[in-house]
Order: sequence, then C-alpha cells, then structure tokens
Amino acid sequence: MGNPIPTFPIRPPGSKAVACQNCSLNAFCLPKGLNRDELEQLEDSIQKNVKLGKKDYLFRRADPQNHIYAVKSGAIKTSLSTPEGEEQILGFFLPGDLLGFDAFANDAHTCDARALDDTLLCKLNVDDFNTLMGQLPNLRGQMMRKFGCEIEREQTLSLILGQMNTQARLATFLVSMSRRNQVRGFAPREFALPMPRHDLANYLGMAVETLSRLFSRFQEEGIISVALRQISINDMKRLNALAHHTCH
Amino acid sequence: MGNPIPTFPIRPPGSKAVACQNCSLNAFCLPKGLNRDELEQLEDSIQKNVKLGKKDYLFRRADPQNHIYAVKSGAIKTSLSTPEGEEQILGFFLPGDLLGFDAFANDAHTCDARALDDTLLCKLNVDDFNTLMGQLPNLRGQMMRKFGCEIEREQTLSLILGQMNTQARLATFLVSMSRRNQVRGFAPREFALPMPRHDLANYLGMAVETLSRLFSRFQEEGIISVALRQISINDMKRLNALAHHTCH
DNA sequence: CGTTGGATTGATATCTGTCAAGCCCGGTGG
DNA sequence: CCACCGGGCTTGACAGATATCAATCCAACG
Repeated sequence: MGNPIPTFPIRPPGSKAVACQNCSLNAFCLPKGLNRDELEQLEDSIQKNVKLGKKDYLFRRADPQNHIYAVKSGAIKTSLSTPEGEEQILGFFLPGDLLGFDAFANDAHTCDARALDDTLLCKLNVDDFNTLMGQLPNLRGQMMRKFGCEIEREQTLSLILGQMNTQARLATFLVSMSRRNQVRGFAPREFALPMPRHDLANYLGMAVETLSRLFSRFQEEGIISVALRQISINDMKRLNALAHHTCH
Repeated sequence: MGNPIPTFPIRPPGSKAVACQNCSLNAFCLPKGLNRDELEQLEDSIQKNVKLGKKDYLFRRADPQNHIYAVKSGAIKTSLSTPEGEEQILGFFLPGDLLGFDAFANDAHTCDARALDDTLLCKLNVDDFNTLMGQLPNLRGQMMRKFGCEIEREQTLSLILGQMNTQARLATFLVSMSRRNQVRGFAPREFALPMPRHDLANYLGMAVETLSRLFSRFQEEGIISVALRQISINDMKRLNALAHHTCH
C-alpha cells in the first residue's frame, strides 16, 4: 500500500470558514503563541475565505494599505517593477504565509501582489491590527518574528541573485520549496510548482531558456524528475551540494 | 566663493552625548513623531555614543539579539554568508539609519554587521524596546515605518541584482547615495563613498574589475568624476537615465 | 623611501542571454 | 471523437556581457 503522504493542495480544498484555532495552518500564522482569549480578539478582526481568481491582483503598487493577508490555499506572487516595466518577482507565498508588510513604510504598497491560481485568503484590517498590537504582547511578538522572517527571506534572495551561478540558484530554490512543504507536513520530495517557468526564471534572475536547460540537466543527472510543474527530488544530497556550490 | 555645502562627515564630529531631541538626525531616527514626554521615556533606554573601531563587528550571525542600533557617524555594512564563506553585502548604513531588525525572526541575528570606519552608535535594548512598543503608539508607528523601509530596501536590492546590467546597477547606486546625502542636508553631487571597491562590487553583485571599469567609463563619458572614494556627479540627468536603463 | 594593499587596465575564457525553431499539452470547435 | 490551435516549455546555435587571470599603478603609511 505504501504511505500516501499528501501532496500540497494547490486548489482550495473547501470553502467553509474555519476558526483560526482549528485551522491547519495556525502554527505558521499570526495566531501562533496566542491563548484562547487573545485568539478570540484577533479573530474578530479577521475576514476569512476571501477569494481571488487566477491572475487577479491582491494589491498593486501605491495602493493604500488596508490589510495584512494570510494565504489559506493557492499561491500569490509579489513583484517590483522598474519605471520601464521590467519586473522582478520577489516571492511566492504559499498557504500559511503572510504578506502585505511592504506597505508599512508609507501606508502604501511598494510592490504588486497577484494570484498564481485561484486563491483563498484571510485578511486582517490594519487599523484593528495596530490596536491589537498595543493590547496583545504575544501578538506583537509573533508579528515581530514574522517581520524578521520577511527580512530574512529578502536577504536570502539577494544572496542568491548576487553570489550564485544559475545552477546553484535553482538548486537552492528547490531545496527551499522542499523544506517549505516538509514543515507543513507535506511530502518534501514530490510537489507541484505553483508558478510557470517564466515567473520562476524571473524570480531567479535568469532567462526562461536557461531555467529550462537547468531542469533538463538536473533530470539527466538523475537529481530530480521533472514533468512540467511536477517535481520529484531523487537525490537530495546532490541537490544540497549544488545549492551550496555558490560562487560564479 | 561658491556655496560651501557641507559634505558628509565620515568621521565622528565630536563625542559629547546629545539628547535625541537635539540630535541632528532625529528626523530619520526612532524619535520621529514622538512628543517630548514619549521621547523622554525612549531616551531612558538608549545608550549613546557607543564606539566601534574600523573593521570591528557590531554583531555576527547567530548572536543573540540584544539591541537595535542607530548610526550616528561613520558607517556599517551588513552581510550574509553561505556555508562556503561566499559573502553578499546587504547594505551600507549611514548616520540616521537603523539596523538590527534581522534578528526578530529568531531572537538571533541572521547577518553580520561590521564597521567600515570608526563609528558612533546609539543602542536601544530590545526588552525595553518591546515594553515601549506596547506603551507608545507613536513609537510603534515609527517602528513599523522603519520596518517597511527596511523591506523596501531589500526588495530594491533584489530588483537591482535580478534585473539590471552592471552599468545600471552602479548608476542606481550612485543616484541613491546622492539622494541619501540630499535628504540629510548634505551636498547631493559630491560625496565620499564609505566603502572600498571590493565591498561595493560585492554589494552590486559584480567583480571588482568590472566595477572599476565602470567608474572609468562613467568618468570618460563625463558623467562623474572619480578620485578613489571621492565622487562628484557632473551629469545627474544622464546618470538617472543609465539607472533606469535596466534590462540585461 | 620602501612596503603593502587597494585600484586600475589589459587579454582571454566562460557563462548566460538572445534569437529562432520545434515540441507538447490542454482546450476548443467541428 | 478527432483535428486544430495557442501558449508554455524545450532545444539548438550564436553572440555578448562579465568573470577570471595577470600585470601594473598608485596612495597611504611607517
């Protein structure tokens, strides 16, 4: 029979609103570390099961900040654009991830956020959020942690883009996707990428063709198997080694 | 006679402790937006005129987070390293800049911070800081703004590294240095870079030789004048144009 | 004045982007 | 049910930008 480890659900599993306390993602989300009472206060300000269709914008650059968002299912990409329209994708947000922090500098978003697929979100009004930050030290603590994570994420992207050759970039990305699945209790070696090649190539700062060749090469070398967006990692050790082989 | 706009002071101008309220940098620093009463509370937790010699570490990766820092004079660089020792410089912090936010994720720093020159800092204990965050909504607001700025900064670096060719990277950097000087009331077209070529090249994700050639070319074309770390911008318009000419 | 480390300049190699063609999968309509 | 698109993905040939290697050059400092 084997062990049917669930793979990552890309589509919304159901649409019934679930209390944070029963949400399978609460260990990664804002509620982490809150007691029942605090959770209740937080929950009053959260709007659940907000739907977004594939390619819909969650917010755009210069939009006023109204909410902080948590992904429940589906996936969101954020990106920054130059005046000329050149885009850099900054991150892919999966279930349990928070986004919207970019707007705290000027009460307006500095990047665009767009759904890669049909997506379900929870959203928290920023005014309520500010009030709660004053009242709930635990929430404040968790929020600061999330902020720190976001900064760490961005820093890692800079490290990838600034120091690694293309092969190390892809290897690093695959390892990180694997880990993200693992901590959520999903299969760490088999997963579907939520984004098209074009977006991934952009995120990793390379041409689509280069990315495609890398996938092919990794497959030839038996490190992974690729079928379009479906990935299985066959040799995690070597993948890790490639990920650490940084320099140009 | 001309107009002797002061250039950016790299060396500590004096070492007498100054109240935040009289500090020339307070418009960029945490005190922004606080009233006298709040300022006093904040000030009790701030340690002033902490000295750091050139090349001293302010903190290192995995160090427990004890403080948040504000640069008063001098300059700090932060960097991230791969397991193999490849380093990516993440930012240069000038007077008025805050740093230390990277540690909020796990109460431990994720990057290294090192003085580029003799440096004077103010430091704020994080425990006190957490308490104050609960008590002073205005401080919380300013802090969130600073957090947002930090995220924006990191995002911009990713955009630079991921989408721009080397010439656009350098141009963008010079424009940003110019702006940073300007908002602080210093000459926007004449300044000394606080970092050696090696560090700047690393930050911009290119080889030192490439950076050097770019400086030479910009000078040949009359856009800037370079004498080691001393820069003057002769043609801001063209520099801006180069900065916007992103793609590869 | 010699030494040392940073900065520049030149020659060459290599990686990765660009252009172009073809493939394959999924969807649509007859 | 099958044929035909169309878009995303892959593969190949080639060119160009940038890294690497090596040799000076220069400024700062003792």
